[in-house]
Amino acid sequence: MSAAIELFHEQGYEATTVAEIAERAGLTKRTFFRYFADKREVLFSGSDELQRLWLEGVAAAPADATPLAVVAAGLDPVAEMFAERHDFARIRAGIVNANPELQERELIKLQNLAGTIKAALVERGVCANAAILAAQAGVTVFHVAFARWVEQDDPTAFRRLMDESLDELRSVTAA
Amino acid sequence: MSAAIELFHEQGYEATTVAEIAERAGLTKRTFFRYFADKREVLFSGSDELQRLWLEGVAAAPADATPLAVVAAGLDPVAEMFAERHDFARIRAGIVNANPELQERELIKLQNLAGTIKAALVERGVCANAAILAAQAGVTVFHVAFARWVEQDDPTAFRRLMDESLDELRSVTAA
DNA sequence: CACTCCATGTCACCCGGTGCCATCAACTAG
DNA sequence: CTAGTTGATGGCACCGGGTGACATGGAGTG
Repeated sequence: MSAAIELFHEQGYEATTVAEIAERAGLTKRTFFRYFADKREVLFSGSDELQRLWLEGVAAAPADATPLAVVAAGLDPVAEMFAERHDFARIRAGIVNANPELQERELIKLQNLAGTIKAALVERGVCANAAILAAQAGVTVFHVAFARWVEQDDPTAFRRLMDESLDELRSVTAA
Repeated sequence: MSAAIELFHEQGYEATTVAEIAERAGLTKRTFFRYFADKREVLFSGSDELQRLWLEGVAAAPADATPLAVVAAGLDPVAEMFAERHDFARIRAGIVNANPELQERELIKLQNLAGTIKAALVERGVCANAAILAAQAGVTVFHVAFARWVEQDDPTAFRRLMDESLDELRSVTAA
């Protein structure tokens, strides 16, 4: 993973071959594909962790919270984790933003995340329709805030940016 | 495009090679790639039309409408178009839902759609933050309603399903 | 010591995707 | 009518991502 990110950063994602990554990591191409399903996936191994943290936050939400508040409760542990990885997140975001196929992968990871959050909501008794919309809304808020966070310099601003986006969403859908 | 959808439907997306599609269409693989940027793209040529219709609806929205209402105005022409293509949409959705790489493409098309809707909102004077959240919300409503629409039998139900999702979103984000 | 297990290497192969040049028909200028 | 131009297509070689099958070798285990 480190080898891959170094190379992507140095010479671009497209210009880097899997054989090069494997070589720098002291492996063969074949072994690379035993660890990562495809070349893109090497940049997304962190998504499991994101999902785990988010669900933790959801589980910790008070029983009487509204669906969106439950989803938003997942943002706490997530913001905490990212605060220590601002530099890494910026480099990674630069790579992803420069490559449509990586953006596609990012979007489907977010979609899967929304799917598991929806399942957690349904588990709590929220109806399926409301659950999927609340989960999607929460993930969108995260996505938008994340994009803003990597564009600016304060590593601790993530939580604030997410709250701002959340408020903005509430006011936009209010009328 | 017809050749591709036939083959995907008959034998699956993965199991179909571009050479086969080209052969059935009376072309060569090389020519296929002059018309479509990649194999996935053959299923997404309709997304331009979707975007065009949606922006038409947005342009027709009253000047004093709220951001989300402006976005929702795009759903009218969209629903109208899809009403005549229920059978096609079901077949296509079946293919896409069976293949993660096609879902990725679908998601990025929706993301691009949200981006152009956002731009249209900004053009109307909506602030960038509100615009992106409203656009994303509208696209999510479309996506969720679309999934429900292809799961049931009434071709004319799309408009109603979108309105239901929209209301659901409003009530979920209300508290 | 023999055996099993598991990670890795090696190799051949398929297919998506591209660059380059050849071909050929339609059209245009003289 | 001819020569030249343009644009769509075919043909071909090539690259790189991704996979199946088998060989190898080292760590544990009886």
